[in-house]
Order: sequence, then C-alpha cells, then structure tokens
Amino acid sequence: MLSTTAEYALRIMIHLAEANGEQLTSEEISIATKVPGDYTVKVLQWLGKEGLVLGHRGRRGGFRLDCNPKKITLLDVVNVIDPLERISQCPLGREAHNSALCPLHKRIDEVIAMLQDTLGGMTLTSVIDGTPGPTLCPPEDVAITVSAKRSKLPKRKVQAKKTTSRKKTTSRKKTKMNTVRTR
Amino acid sequence: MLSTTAEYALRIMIHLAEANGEQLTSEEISIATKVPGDYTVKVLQWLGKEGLVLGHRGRRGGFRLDCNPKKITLLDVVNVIDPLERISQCPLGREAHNSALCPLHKRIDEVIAMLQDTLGGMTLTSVIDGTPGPTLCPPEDVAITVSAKRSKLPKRKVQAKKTTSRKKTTSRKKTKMNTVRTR
DNA sequence: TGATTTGTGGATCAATTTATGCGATTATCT
DNA sequence: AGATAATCGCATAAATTGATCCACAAATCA
Repeated sequence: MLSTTAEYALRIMIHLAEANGEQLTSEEISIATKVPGDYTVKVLQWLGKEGLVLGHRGRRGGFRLDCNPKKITLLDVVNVIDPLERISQCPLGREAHNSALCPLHKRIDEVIAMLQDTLGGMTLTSVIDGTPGPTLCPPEDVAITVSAKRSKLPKRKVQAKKTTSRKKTTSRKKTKMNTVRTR
Repeated sequence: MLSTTAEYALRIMIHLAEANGEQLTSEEISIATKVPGDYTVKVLQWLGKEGLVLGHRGRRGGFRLDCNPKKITLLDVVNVIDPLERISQCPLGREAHNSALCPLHKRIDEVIAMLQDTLGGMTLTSVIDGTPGPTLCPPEDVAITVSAKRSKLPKRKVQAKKTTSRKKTTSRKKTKMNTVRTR
C-alpha cells in the first residue's frame, strides 16, 4: 500500500517525535527504525527539505524534529515521499472530463479522498499517544529508550559492496525525465 | 495509490463487463482502455489465471468475462495484480508482535482494512450502473464501441540503454522485500 | 590548530516494475 | 489440408525505485 520509502519516512518521523526534540544521529535512527544505513540519510534529507527535520553537522551533530508533532500528520509525511494525489483528470486522456470523471475513476478518486482524510487525521502525537509503550516495535538487539546516553555506536559493518547512485535526488517527485544511463 | 498495472486491470475488467459477456480481441481492449498493446495481453493473462476472464485462440478468438460482475469487486481485481495485504506482523522484525502490532503499524493496518472494505464493496456492476453513460472515458481518437477495426499498434522507439533482467515473473506477489544480497 | 565526527550532495549500482518482441501453438475459415 | 488470425509464453528491454559509496563541508573537541 505504502511504498517502502514512505514506510521508512513514517518510522523515522515517529521515532524522532518520540525522542521529544532531542537530536539523534542518522546511525542511531537507522538502527532503531531498521531503515538501511545510508538510505536513512537520504530519507532524512528529503524530510529536511520539506522542513520536517533539521540536520546538524559536526561532532555532536545529528537530526532532530523541526515541526510540531501535534500538527504534522501521517499524510504530511507520506506526501514528502510520494504525494498522494487526487485524480483531477481522466487517465484515459479525455481532457474534457476534468469536472466529470468517468465512473471508474470517480470511485477511485473517492477512495483516495478517504485515504487522505484518514491519514490526514492522524498526527504523529496521536499515534504515539494512542497506546502506552514505545510506538515502534523495538529492534531485537538494541535498547528502546532514546534517552540512553549516546553511547558508542556499533559500527555498521561495511561489507564491500558495489555502489549505486541515484539520479538527481533533489526532488522525489516523480521525475518525468528519462534518465539516460551513461555507462 | 494503485500501481499502474492495477489501474490497467480495472479498466480492462470494467470494459469487459460492459461488453456484457461478449468476446473482444486484446487489441480491441487495448485501444478502448488505452493500455499499452502487448501489455494488455499480459494483464489479461494474469486475470485469466485467476479465472476472471477467459481467452480463446484461433481465428475468432479473444477474451471475455468469466465471472459474475455482480459479485466481483474492485478489490478482487486489484488483488490479482498486487494483493493488498493486512499487516500481520511487525515490519521491524519483532516476531512476538503478531498479536500486538506497534501503534504505527496498527494505524497503517487500520487504513488498509478500510481500503479493503471500500474496494471490496464496489462490484463491477455497481460501478457501471452508478452513472449513466459509458463507464470509461472514451479515447479521443477512437470510437467508443469496441467494434472499431483493429489498427496497427505504434512501434516504440528503441533508445539504446542498459538492460536489467527480471526475476521470473510467474507470480506477481510481492517478493519479500529483504532480499539478502549475496554479492 | 588539527583530528575526528557527522551531515551534504552527487554519482553509481542493484532490484523491481512496466513494457515490448517474437516464435510456437491453437482454433477457425475456406 | 492449408492459410490465416489470434493467444500463449518466454525472453528481453526500458523505466522506476531502492540502496550504497565517496569526496567534501561543517562543527566540535583536545
């Protein structure tokens, strides 16, 4: 239902919200949320561009929440990654159908609207407060509480892999442009 | 929200349901639904494996609906393509959380449940009967009626790229996303 | 100051999804 | 039977998404 990346973003935001404004390194976040190491940084940067988190470099750097968790909803977070858009015009290309989608797409659009309403009604805080205890299932080998003094982060095991990079990740909006693979 | 392929499947099923059991060639279907030529066949075959449509070869071959449009829902169709599954266990890997998902995933799961209910409540017939007129927006340059004589499908422009090959597309079920990379 | 830590941002690789091509097979018509 | 029309099904290509690496910039601490 949600893309993998959107799931990651939600986990990260919930985790940061639970940290109560405290700053955490990307590695701490990665471990707690089980989002793959370097990819955590990418997601954090996307969230940062939208002003949801703030990164600080340097020795005691890290990321912290930069928004009001009482205001920000799951929909807001998902929208950073892959915007959930209403169907405004007929996917079959009939331009005159803007105000009168064909029945099938009208139904699908209704479903999307409902989804937006539902996700848009769930704030980070409400999710966290909804049930006692930690909001994310704790990873099996790591302490749950964020307050633990930032202790020696276990080095991520570097496992000699290939490197891949991405096209120009400034905006995650679906890039129309055809990436011509030069290689 | 829906994958491209799921959208295609819905268009095709609605179109066939409107044809009232009549048999249509894949090309006719492709034109009417604007699903890319050969891909139409692929989607039809997936639908066929689940018993929703039936294909006939030979000179007067084609595809027709092989289910009761009053019973089959949009959810059924979507499930053929990419199953909308409830979250049954914590994505963070905590195995003991089966019966008690962490709050975030409980919420997400609720959303999925709602989605299922909604899509599962919309039968093909109900969508078609919901509004008078054709259920799919008619393509701009082609007659709505399926009877249009089949015309040459446009060739795609080949543009020298890299090729990556695929896993073995027999089942479209999402393949467990944590693939341990052996490399 | 200089070493270390941590984020920034771009480049590249890998996996998945979407789309096409083509030969073989099957049914129908004459 | 033979020609033809259409699906079947596999192989491949292209596009998108997920993940990793690396050089560098900035902040901190000794």
